[in-house]
Amino acid sequence: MPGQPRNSRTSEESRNSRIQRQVMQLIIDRRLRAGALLPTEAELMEDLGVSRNSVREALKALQALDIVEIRHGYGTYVGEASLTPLIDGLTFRTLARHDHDDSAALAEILQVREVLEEGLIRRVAATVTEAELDRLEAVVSRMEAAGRAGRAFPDLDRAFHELLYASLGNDLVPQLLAAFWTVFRRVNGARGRPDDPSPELTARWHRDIVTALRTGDVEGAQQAMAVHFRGIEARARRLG
Amino acid sequence: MPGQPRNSRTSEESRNSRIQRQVMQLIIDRRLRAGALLPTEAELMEDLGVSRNSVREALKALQALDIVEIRHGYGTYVGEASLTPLIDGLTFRTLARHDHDDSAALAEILQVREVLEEGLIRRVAATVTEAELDRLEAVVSRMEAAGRAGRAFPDLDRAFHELLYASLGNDLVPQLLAAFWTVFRRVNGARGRPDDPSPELTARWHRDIVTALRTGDVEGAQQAMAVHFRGIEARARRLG
DNA sequence: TAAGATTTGTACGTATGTATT
DNA sequence: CAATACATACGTACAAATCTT
Repeated sequence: MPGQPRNSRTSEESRNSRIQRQVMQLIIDRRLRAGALLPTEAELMEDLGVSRNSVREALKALQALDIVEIRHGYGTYVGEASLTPLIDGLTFRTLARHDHDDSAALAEILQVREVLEEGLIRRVAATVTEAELDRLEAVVSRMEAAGRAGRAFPDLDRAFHELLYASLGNDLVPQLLAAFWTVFRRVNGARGRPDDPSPELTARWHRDIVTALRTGDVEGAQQAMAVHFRGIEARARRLG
Repeated sequence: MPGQPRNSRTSEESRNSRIQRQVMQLIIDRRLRAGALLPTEAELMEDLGVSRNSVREALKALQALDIVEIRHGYGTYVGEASLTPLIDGLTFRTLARHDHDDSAALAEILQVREVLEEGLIRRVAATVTEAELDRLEAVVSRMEAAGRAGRAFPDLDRAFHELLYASLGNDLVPQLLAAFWTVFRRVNGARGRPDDPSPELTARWHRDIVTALRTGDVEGAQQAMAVHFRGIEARARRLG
């Protein structure tokens, strides 16, 4: 039986991590933007003095972090450094929770979303423009149409929350919320749970949010957002 | 000059991604916990019918996501699926922002932390126990001692915020906050900025938070947290 | 202490698939 | 269509690290 893994090797960095760092540093030093072409594997081999395998393994690791993007037969590009790794990691660890069922993990994600959105909506209420409210209202109208037809509207839901926080000028916020939203949806999908049991109710929650924002009612907007999340939580508990 | 990258290949999944999925599925199916030993590379080669290089590249990608952990000469283990990839990705993309200076990116991260902590502290106020408050107070006392000596105390700061949200029973929250905290610190470190120009002031902010929690003052606790973040933002602006 | 077995790390060669010119 | 450039995949050999005996 193998013993506990040791925590040796604090002195020296592994070669693979070193190559990863060097490639990242290369991107930073050369001021390459997302989409820019990176040196070929052969050039990296030569520049870094390592074999093709080592280069490829490092690039694969960076690809998993969305720091580079590899295109077969074309080349390696600087990636978007999106939150894709967060989505993959959270999805995996939720699905791999064997000790408890996954509803606890989903509740954790939902609580983070809830705190974020209830806090952010107050700031949105102060900065949102009429034009943005019009766009939000258009999305809600489409939600209501889908709801009357009994159809779920995950894409509209996602678009609403993304549009809602666009006025903050904080690019991280919509990406982070979208990541949590995607994990929530993927896990539920993998578990074969239904998408949205009551689309009309969901549409009304969003309508109430826009209405409160339109009248400049900060408290009301936060309250409407809270109601929205209470509803999602109630559904999750029912399915749990 | 190469044109825009195409978005072909939606039909078939790349071999490497397939192997990654298969390894993740293997962990889920066999109900392996973090720390459990995975099949050796040779076994995976055989089971999945691919070469060693392909197995290794897939494992390297999963290692970057902290889904597996590879130990030279020992074996491959199931990883913690921590938020390390988020830290790496956010740090990289902040340092790689060439269009704007990084202060804008740091302000975005700070805003997320701020909204989260100001919302969460209200829930903490309702659930925190006397024993937890005692531990928090002990940390603050050490902060004040360090502050009087003019020393910065990043570890105590981190421990405080981690301890603060332990009572929520939401494991994701402290991990997420720690991730943002680490990115913030790493980027500032890479830019050669000072750690904490006024430790005594920082200690006082934390003292005020505990004091408000002790008296059960929800509004006061949120207010104290807000003051804390206003202070951090003011410092960041001064350095910007 | 030392030798051997197991496992991962690195390197090289070759063939194939894919996109550009 | 042909030629070129590049990434992808496989196989093999050996080095390095770790555990067992």
